[in-house]
Amino acid sequence: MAEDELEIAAWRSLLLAQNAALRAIEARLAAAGQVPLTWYDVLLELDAAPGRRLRMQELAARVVLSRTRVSRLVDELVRAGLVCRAPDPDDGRAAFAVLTDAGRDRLRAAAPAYLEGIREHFARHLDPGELRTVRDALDKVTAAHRPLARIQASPAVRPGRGPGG
Amino acid sequence: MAEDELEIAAWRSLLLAQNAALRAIEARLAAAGQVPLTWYDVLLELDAAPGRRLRMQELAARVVLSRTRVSRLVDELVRAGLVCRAPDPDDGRAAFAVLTDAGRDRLRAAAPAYLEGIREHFARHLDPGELRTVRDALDKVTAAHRPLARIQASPAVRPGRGPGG
DNA sequence: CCTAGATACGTGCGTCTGCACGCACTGTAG
DNA sequence: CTACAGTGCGTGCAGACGCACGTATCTAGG
Repeated sequence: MAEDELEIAAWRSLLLAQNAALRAIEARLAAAGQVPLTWYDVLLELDAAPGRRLRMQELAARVVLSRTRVSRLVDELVRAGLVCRAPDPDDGRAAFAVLTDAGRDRLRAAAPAYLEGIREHFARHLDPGELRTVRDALDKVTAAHRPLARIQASPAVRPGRGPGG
Repeated sequence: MAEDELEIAAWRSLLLAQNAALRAIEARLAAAGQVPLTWYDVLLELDAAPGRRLRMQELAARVVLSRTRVSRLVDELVRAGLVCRAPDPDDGRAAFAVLTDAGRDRLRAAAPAYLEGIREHFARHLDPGELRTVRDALDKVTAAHRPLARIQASPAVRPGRGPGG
């Protein structure tokens, strides 16, 4: 196989595999009566953050969504009682999304189905060596698109358009 | 790193890398004044098909979109003169999407930007060994979600539900 | 103090996407 | 020929998504 074709084949495999696995995992969460994947991602990031809270911009940088979308997502989570909004005492412009106890419960409840989904529909088909190579290789790809590596203190990560359009 | 964490890390790397690379490639096509990625995929599959034509269902099975979406996408391509619809003489229900000469021209015009995009934003960061591992590993994942594998020459391909579900 | 530019949000609007549904056609049974 | 289940499409509608824009706040400079 020519070099060109290998590159294209790998890219295409990436698209197809993510698409297939993502749908399957989403379906598994739904079947288990758990929160949708987007909610899970948001709850997960909030749970991992110090104080179980994150500013909108930081939250958007961590999940694979635009800041706009995150704003609306948080609205839904607030309505569901899983998250609450809180002002930043140090910056009147900023708004925190804070994980509630109910939100943490929902997160913990969804975790098993989520992890099983990843294993069942993705990781199960790869051996540890492949997992490691996939992770390392794709991390290099991602790193190349995030010149400002450390999200930690970096102010500027602009998600741009999503794959969802 | 625990086994669990490695699996999750690989999955997350997949999501992030595809997201980043996809946006960048799409942007490159747009910057070059070429067709959007969805159009490109459709044109590419049609060009590769015998007679440069494909039934809606088969087209939807090849691109990563639902049959519904493909139907509307073909509408747009017809309006742009890149594709035309044709009835199947053997089956009154079926409809072919046929690549026009203009469509082939647009495809060829977009190809360089597309290939450079894949290389620049994805393949460039991986060595041949990694590319091969990524391709093979992810193909296994995809295959597991497509019980009726061979689209190639099998006349009785039952794509079942489209990837869009 | 006031003014100008940058930053962090939220919202109106349009696009992308797919499900549920209905229509047209096929083919099999009676 | 008629009746009925199965298949291939296209469309109404609703959800997901992000850009462009407006608002409130912060910061720098006069």
